[in-house]
Amino acid sequence: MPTKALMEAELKVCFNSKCRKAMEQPKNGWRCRSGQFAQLCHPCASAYVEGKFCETFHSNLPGWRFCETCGKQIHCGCIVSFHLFVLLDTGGIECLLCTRKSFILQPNPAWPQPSLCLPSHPEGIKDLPAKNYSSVACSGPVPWLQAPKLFNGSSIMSERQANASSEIDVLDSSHIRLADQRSACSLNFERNDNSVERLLSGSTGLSCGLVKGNPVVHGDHNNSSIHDSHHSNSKSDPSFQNTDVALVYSSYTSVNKIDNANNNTATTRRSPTMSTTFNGNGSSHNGLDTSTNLKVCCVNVKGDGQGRSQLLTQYSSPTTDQLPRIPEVNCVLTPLFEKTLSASDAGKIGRLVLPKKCAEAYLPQISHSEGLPLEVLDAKGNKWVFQFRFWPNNNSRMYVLEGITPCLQALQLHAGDIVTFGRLEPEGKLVVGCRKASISSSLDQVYPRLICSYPEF
DNA sequence: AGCCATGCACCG
DNA sequence: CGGTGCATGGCT
Repeated sequence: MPTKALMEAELKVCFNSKCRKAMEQPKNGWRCRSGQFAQLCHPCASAYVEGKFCETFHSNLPGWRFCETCGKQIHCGCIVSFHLFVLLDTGGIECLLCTRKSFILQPNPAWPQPSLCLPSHPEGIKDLPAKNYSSVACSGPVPWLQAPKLFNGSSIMSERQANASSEIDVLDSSHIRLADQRSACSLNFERNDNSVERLLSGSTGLSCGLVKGNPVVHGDHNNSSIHDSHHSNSKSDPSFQNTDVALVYSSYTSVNKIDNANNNTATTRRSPTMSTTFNGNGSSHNGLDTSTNLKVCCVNVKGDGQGRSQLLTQYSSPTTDQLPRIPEVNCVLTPLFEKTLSASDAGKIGRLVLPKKCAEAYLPQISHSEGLPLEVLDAKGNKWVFQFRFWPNNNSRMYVLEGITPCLQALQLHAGDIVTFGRLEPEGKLVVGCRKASISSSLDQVYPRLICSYPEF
C-alpha cells in the first residue's frame, strides 16, 4: 500500500525540519500539538535533551531575544523553546530561571500567565475558576517534557539526608532532588524508612504519588486492598525489584520545608511546578538489577483557599501480570490537575466529577457519553481502571470518572481530601495521588501566604 | 452564562 | 433498592 509505505518512510525521517535525516531508532522529542512526540534522530534528540536544540538548529532563525534579567539569549520563536521564557509586563522577556527566582522573591508573586502556554490547549487553563480544583501544569504539561534540560540539567547533590524533607533539595531550574542516589533508592527500597512513610502519608506535608515498577496489588473492583509497600517486607517482596519511580508532591510544602530547613537554598530557583530527575542505581536483595531512575514533579497547589490538590488513585486492579511498569528511563511525572473531593465524589455512587476544562485538556477526547476506560497508576504503582465519560449537561458536558470507590476506599479518602492527576511521561500514563484534607488545611494555616501566592493556571 | 455539586426519576 | 442518567439550582 503506497500510503502506508509513505507513512513508514516518513516516520523514519527525523522530525527536525533542519535535519530530516533518516533514522533507525527515533527518540521522543517535544510533544506536538497532536499529542504525539516529535520523533527525532539521535543527535537531534540529544541536542533537545541537552537544551541545545535551538542554539544548534535555530541559530540562524529570527526570534532570538535576551533575558532582561540575566541577559541570556533565548530563542523565542519555536515550539521547542516557547516554554523557556516569559513575556514581561514591562516588555521584553525573561528566561524561566530568572522568572522563577523573582517569583520566589516576591512576597505575592504572580506566575506568568500562560500566554506562552501550549497553543493547543482547548481553552486557557488560566481561566479555571477558583473552585476546589486546579490545573497544576504550569505551562501545560508539555513544558515539562519539552524542557528536559531546563528541569533536569543542573543537578547539584545536596548533603541533606537527615530526614525526608531534607532529602529533597531545591536545585537550579527548580529542581528538587534527593540528596543522593542512594537516598533516591531508599525511597523505594527502604520501606521502613520513616521519611518514605511520611512522604506517602503526607505527614511531612508532602503529597506523594510514588510509582514504581512491579507493584503488588491485591483486589479487584469490589474488593481492593493495596499492598502497602511501606509495611511490607522488602526482602520478600519482589515488587521492589524494579524501581523506576515517579514521585509527586506538593510544591508549596516542599518549598516551605526547604526554605525553613535550608536558607542557603532559599534563593535558588523554584517554581510552583518542579521537576526532578533521580537517577540512581541500587541492588535488590536478590541481586537483580534495580536501576532506579525517577523524576519528580511538584504539584502546584492553587492558593485560593479552595483549590487543593491530591493525587487520586485507582479503581480496579485486575491481575498482577497486568500491573504497570515504568520501563522508560527518565520517566517524568507531569502534574495535570487536582480536585478536592466533594461529598458527591466521595459518596457511594463512586463518581468523581471532573473539572471540565481539565478533563478536556488533559484526558482523552471522548465523543460518546459512554466514554472509555482510563488506566491510572496510583501512588504505589497499582493500576486502576476508571471509566472516563461524560453526561450531556445543558449544552455542555459534565465529565466524570466512574468506579473510583475502591480507589478512594483503598486510600481512605473522604470528602475534602484532595486528588491530583498527573501524567507519566513519556509513556503518557495517568498517575493519581492524594492528600488528606487535614494536611492541606494545616498547611493553609501554617503557610497561608505562600499558598495563596501561588498562581492560578 | 457556564460550571459543577447534588438531587431525583427511571430502570433493572 | 441500588445504579444510572439527567435535571436542577447554587455559585462564580
